[in-house]
Amino acid sequence: MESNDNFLENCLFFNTNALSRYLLKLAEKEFKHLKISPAHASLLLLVFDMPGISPKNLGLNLHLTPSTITRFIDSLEKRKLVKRRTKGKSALISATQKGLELKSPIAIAYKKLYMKYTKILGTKTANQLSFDILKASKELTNYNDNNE
Amino acid sequence: MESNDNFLENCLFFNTNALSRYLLKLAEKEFKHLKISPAHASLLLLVFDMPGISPKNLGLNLHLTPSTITRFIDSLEKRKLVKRRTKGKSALISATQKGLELKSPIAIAYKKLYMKYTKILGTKTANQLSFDILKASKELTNYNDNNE
DNA sequence: ATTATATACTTGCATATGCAATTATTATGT
DNA sequence: ACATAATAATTGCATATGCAAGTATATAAT
Repeated sequence: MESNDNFLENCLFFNTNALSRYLLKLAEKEFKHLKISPAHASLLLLVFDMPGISPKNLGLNLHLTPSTITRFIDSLEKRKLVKRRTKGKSALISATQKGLELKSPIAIAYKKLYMKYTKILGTKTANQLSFDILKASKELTNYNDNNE
Repeated sequence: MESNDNFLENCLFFNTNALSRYLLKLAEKEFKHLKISPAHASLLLLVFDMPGISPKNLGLNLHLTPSTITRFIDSLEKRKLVKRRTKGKSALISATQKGLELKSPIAIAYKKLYMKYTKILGTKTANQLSFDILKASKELTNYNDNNE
């Protein structure tokens, strides 16, 4: 039974949310064998790229709040995948040896995730959509930063 | 400090997630004065539209799992906004009088939310993006239904 | 009619994430 | 130099949501 309700289907918020949850499930499957969540994996990617990066900076890149970042790091540190050094009020995060071993598997998992949805949506469509969403996201964020 | 990491920024999953969280916050602000979350509000909209709708059907429309729907209804029922009737193994959900009083305020809040992001993104862009996201979401979901 | 299977809903538990308050450190104004 | 303000990280608490297992009812197969 289909609803005749096209109100929700016109809502960017609603549609984005639904897509986001779908892709999350897809991503979780792809990362499951690494025993790591996609979100933690993305933090690790940044740490690989920029050893010594601060939690604040991680949050900015991942669009996550400081408290969430703290917990991500707690969790990854407990699993000996990253380590903290404190320098004054800041912290410096870098990967451990064990963490570094995940570098390539994570890249592969992301690639496979990419393949999965591009196979369904088509490469061009998927790339365009990703780009458009990024653009919107940036515009909204910038507007916010400048107006409140 | 900007990261030179364009890997994440190319990831549809990552970008969608970020946009989704941004819009969620925006939506929460718009619904806060009604003391209701955007997700609960969307369930109510469906119930207004289709009194007696089943939880299963609500889940299909909202792209949420049965357990989540159960809890939404629990919560709204506790606040006397909806009521359950059970008929065999099914449940029939409808709005109470008190719930119906929210019909118009919720519609207004959605409208204001729409205005907020269209003001930033432009009406045309926002509508197009919403449409594209819905389309992708449907394609992915359909593919899933047919292939596993 | 009885058993087996499928369906609808619910519940227990786990994870993700944010906000507001707190703590620790650094920067600024006088 | 000291008090005040700003910044970075953390912690307590709350909400959202899913998965897997459980319960109740309906349907199908013998």
